[in-house]
Amino acid sequence: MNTLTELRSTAPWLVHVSTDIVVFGMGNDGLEVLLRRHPPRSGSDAPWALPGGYVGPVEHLDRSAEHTLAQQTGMNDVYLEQLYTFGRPDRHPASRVITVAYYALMPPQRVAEINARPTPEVRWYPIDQLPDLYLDHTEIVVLARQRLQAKLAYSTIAFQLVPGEFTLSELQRVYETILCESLDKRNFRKRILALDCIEDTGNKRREGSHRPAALYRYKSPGKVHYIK
Amino acid sequence: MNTLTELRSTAPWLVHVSTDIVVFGMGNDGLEVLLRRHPPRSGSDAPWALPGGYVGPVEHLDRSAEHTLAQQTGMNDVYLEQLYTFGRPDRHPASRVITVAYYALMPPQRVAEINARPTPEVRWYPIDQLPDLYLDHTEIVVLARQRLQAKLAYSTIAFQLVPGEFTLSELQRVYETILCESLDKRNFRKRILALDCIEDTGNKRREGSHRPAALYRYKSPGKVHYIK
DNA sequence: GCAAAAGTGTTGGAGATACACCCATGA
DNA sequence: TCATGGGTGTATCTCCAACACTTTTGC
Repeated sequence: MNTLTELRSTAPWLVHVSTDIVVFGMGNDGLEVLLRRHPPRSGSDAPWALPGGYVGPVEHLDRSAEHTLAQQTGMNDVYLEQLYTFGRPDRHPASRVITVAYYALMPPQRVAEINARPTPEVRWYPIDQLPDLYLDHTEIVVLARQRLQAKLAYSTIAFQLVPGEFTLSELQRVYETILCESLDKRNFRKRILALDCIEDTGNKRREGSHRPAALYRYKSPGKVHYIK
Repeated sequence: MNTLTELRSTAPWLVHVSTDIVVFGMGNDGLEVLLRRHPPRSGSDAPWALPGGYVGPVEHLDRSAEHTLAQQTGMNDVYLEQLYTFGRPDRHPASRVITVAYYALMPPQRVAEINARPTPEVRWYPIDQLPDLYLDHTEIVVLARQRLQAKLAYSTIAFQLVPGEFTLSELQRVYETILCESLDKRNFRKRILALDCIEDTGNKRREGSHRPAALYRYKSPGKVHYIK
């Protein structure tokens, strides 16, 4: 038994634990991720990072992620799910920091809200044009994106990226954007309606010089169901 | 901004981090989980717990889980995957301990090895007859079982629970045990062979008074592939 | 020869895919 | 009237599920 092993089993070592959140939203040109300037520096001197912060002394991990999001982006009640825990011993230069990564999904009105009151410290980036990120945050984004893609196939997660009332074309765009492939309109509509988890609101959305689109509502807002 | 939030964002609080591992193996009567007596007490005075321990100061999380397993069960090179991180602030009575849970899969010869040299501190339990477990370890087992079940459907994870040379009936029993349902023999064989990830070794296993079974080998031992 | 598990094909149905035209609107 | 996206149905194919009998061995 070597010294390291000995240490591990006998001494409950103390480490810092943070949560970092990959916030996804649908922008005009595709999937976007919310980034912030990482303190203590600020402005163009600070690296871009995922929203995140240290876990408080009596705070549940999930709450930590929620609070962090609320604090740094002003948003609460978003869909949030634990992703993976990153613990390379040298991932943080100064001290041992283990981070529990989450991902969050924001509907377009929230994306717009953040865009509406822009700050130099927080902004959306298209996922394929991310700047260099703090520490291993790029790795975290990559994993989150994979997870999102996978979940699309066997859950109703996509409804978290769409407004309360949405058109089927809008929803289809979410699928196409995340899967990076175009889908057949008729088959898509059949498949979604067969899930029996949305209903026609009777309302129409009129925009542009073409036929107005029927607006649907997701039957269980905030909840994600597993399919098949 | 309340005091708690303030604390979280400004003071990098120190916490203990442990890894706990749900080790699955195929026993004679179904799926089993490896448990140990939790120190500092021992013998029948100590609660049953998952194998686990504190993460060392410069230890990668994955390594911590590996080392812990090697130390407490004598096994290394088993299939190991991160499951979920549990962080209820009151999950540990004495101090704040966040645990990164893993699950591991051991082939039958290893299950037998452990059974062969029994200790009062470590033993296998059928998953449906677990004793009361330390802290929230029961919750961890439940989640691990769900994950295993789900992965069976879209990966080649089951091959980690079978010896290097195995019969198709043996493999089928793994699927049936984990899914809790019986499968059609012909359809099962067709499906597995269609994966094109096993090959006939040419060997046969003779046991009992019936036709010997062909032995197969998994083409990429130790690796798990995703299907479809 | 009998008990016990190994091994083997075919058919029908459900669900996915491919595909093209008309509709309602604003300009 | 034209450009734009909204909306609809059918034929085919692929994959999965259901199903029963023969083979090889030990006793």
